[in-house]
Amino acid sequence: MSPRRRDAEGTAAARAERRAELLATAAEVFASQGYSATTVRQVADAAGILGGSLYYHFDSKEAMADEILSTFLDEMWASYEGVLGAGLSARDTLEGIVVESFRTIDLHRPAVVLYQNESKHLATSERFAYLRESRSRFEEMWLALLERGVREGAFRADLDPGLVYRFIRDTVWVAATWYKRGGRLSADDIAKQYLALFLEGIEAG
Amino acid sequence: MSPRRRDAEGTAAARAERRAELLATAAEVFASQGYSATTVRQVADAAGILGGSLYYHFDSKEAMADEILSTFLDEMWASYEGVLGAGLSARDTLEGIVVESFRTIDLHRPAVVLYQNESKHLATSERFAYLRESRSRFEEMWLALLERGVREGAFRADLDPGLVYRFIRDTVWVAATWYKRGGRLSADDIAKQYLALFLEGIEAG
Amino acid sequence: MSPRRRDAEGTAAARAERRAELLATAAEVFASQGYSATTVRQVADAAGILGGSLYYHFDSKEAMADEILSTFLDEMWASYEGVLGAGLSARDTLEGIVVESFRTIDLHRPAVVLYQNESKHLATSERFAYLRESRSRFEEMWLALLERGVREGAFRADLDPGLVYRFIRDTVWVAATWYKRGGRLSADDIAKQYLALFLEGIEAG
Amino acid sequence: MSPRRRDAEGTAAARAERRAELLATAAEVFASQGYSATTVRQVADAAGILGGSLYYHFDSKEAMADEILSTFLDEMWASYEGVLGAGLSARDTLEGIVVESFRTIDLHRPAVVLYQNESKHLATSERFAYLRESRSRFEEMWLALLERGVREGAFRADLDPGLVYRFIRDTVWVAATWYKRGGRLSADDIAKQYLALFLEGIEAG
DNA sequence: CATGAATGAGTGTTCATTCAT
DNA sequence: AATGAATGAACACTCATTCAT
Repeated sequence: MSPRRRDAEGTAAARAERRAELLATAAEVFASQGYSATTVRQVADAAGILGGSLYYHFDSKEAMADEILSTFLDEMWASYEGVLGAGLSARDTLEGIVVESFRTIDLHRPAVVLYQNESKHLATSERFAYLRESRSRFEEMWLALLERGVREGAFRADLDPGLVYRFIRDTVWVAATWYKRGGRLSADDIAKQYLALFLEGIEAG
Repeated sequence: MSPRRRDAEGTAAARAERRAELLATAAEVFASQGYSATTVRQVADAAGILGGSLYYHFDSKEAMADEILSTFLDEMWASYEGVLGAGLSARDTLEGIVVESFRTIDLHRPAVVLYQNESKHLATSERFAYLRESRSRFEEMWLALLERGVREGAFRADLDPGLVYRFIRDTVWVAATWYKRGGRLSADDIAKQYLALFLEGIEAG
Repeated sequence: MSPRRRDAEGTAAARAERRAELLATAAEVFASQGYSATTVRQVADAAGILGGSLYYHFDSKEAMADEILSTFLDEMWASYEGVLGAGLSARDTLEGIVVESFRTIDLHRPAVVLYQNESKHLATSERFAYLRESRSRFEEMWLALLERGVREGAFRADLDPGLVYRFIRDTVWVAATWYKRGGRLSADDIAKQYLALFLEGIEAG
Repeated sequence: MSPRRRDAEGTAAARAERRAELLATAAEVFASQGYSATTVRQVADAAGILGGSLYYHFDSKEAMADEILSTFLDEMWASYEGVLGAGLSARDTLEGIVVESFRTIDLHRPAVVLYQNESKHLATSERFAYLRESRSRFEEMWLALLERGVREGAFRADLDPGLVYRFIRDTVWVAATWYKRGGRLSADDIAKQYLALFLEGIEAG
């Protein structure tokens, strides 16, 4: 590898790294203050640069949200593929999806919060059409899984599938709001307890 | 009752009614677009008046959010008092609280969504100190209830109480995001199914 | 005089009285807060009515200022005529004008303050052309008086007449800013001391 | 001096200069139209930039007034210190103070006019507490000076000191209203004539 | 890469004014 | 005479964005 080539890669890599850094900062601020309530200057302040300087890296505030959300969704779906393609039972698939969801929260907490709070609003714009697609894909996945579980005799048949879907979806993702890395409970701990709740409920016996 | 008195009551009532109308409209818009992303003009448009005219009725945009949230919280706590003061078992109390929560969502859906999305942000302002108070009162109520349920042998002892609290809290209130009055499932229907989920889980028999 | 006629006069007089009351209130508020910084509502509050109600009596905020200023100027000039037409020496005329000026301040303090603070600004509007006229008439009167005094040997010839004019004009009218009826010094007391200052200065001996 | 250092000083100086330019423009507009009657846009127009751009340099319209007034008062007091600390007789001190006052008017005419017209109104705000302090310090200085002059036999004892103080204060500062740099009379010319008026009056011989 | 000054559209808010009652 | 709800233009101020340096 020639020095030239190393340099070129070095700058490209450095640039990508800087982008990632800035996006992480932006996601943090968006998550904690809300996307609309956050000014570009606040993001820049948190990154230690001036407001205008962000525009060297990104086209717009919206572009930052876009990159934050699409990155997180891509990784989430990739991790789901692994579970869905493993040929597991409905019950084990559910377990796998929930575990992966909490791992996603662990890795992308601010992005998940941003998604939770703003996706409904952002999805109306054409730029964020993939949010709508992801949402319906998500719904289809869950409904299919729940129905398969009922057919397999693993899940109760007396519950409304649409309701159960929303129940699980909301419970899992809202957890991103309060989850803190390095807290008393790890993401896997929470996943385990939530699974117990989903599957068995809180009632004794 | 003299005509004078009727007139006075009439105008006072009319004024209160107008305020309530405008607040309902504002809550709807705040809930659907987000508080920060909503302009005062959008609220006014939805109410069929001009932006500045809202300021005849309210001091500020913040004052509208304040009145929307405090009204909803007051009614919610009043309905909770009825359940908590009835001398019920932990299990029946939980049932009552969840049912009342969904009735609150039914009556104050936009306010609940506003609370869900913005309370964290708003609570930092001194004007909204009551949001912090309500939050901690809510947490204490639930933790006490869950612990009593464990002592009474009604609830499992192997779950983290803080986690179960957040689980139920989030699940119930996030439902306001998608709940629609007059839909396939009534608020009481949803409450019943959610209770089945909380108590027994989705696992078959 | 028939009862009808008395009624008509009664209402007309009552109306005029109410106008005068409201104008006095408005002048007070304009003087203390500044014309631009005063809202119509503040004037109405001070008068114990609602903002819109003022428009039954006056066409506009400007119309109030107009009436306040023109009334005061009319009375001021009427009082000056008395002095100027009395065939006095320049020295005695100066004395008379200064005394009348302080009497005007005593009777129309808020109007004088309003004039002092806003006439420059208002005079640009055609409606207030009379302010410009009054100003130049005032200047001519003073310059003529001072020149006559010099010719008569009553006043020093080594001072710039334009400067002396401004000196006296400013000193007298600015006094309206701090003058309080019923204070330690009456308007006539102040006039006397000011005349001593104008004529003899503060130097001993 | 390294180039870096020169650059840093250069930009800091350039920034300070731009601020000073903008403040001079703002003071001019405030003085000619009145602070309340002046819009931020008018100031910006006069400076050849857009309204919003002013906020890059200043926090608010009030902040501009603040900086204009405090700068002028600081310089005025500094110039007074020079006179007061020189160990002069009361008569010569008065002369020095009046001369310095007209020099201040010469250098800060718009600021003085702003002070004259708006300080009473602005001083009610806590931000402008220094206006109240300056006012009382001013009064104490003058009263002490006048009393000393009487004791030293330089000034007449038959005049009310409070009245003489207001007389001189008003006369001097109101001159800012009409003073024009480069006019027929210089600031020092006016000071000289005003001193003649204060000390000896207009009466012949 | 980043700065810093500026833009210009838009925001919450104010306020003189209108008008049906 | 006065109310009270509304108007609509204007205001101080914000902020995403641009661009010469």
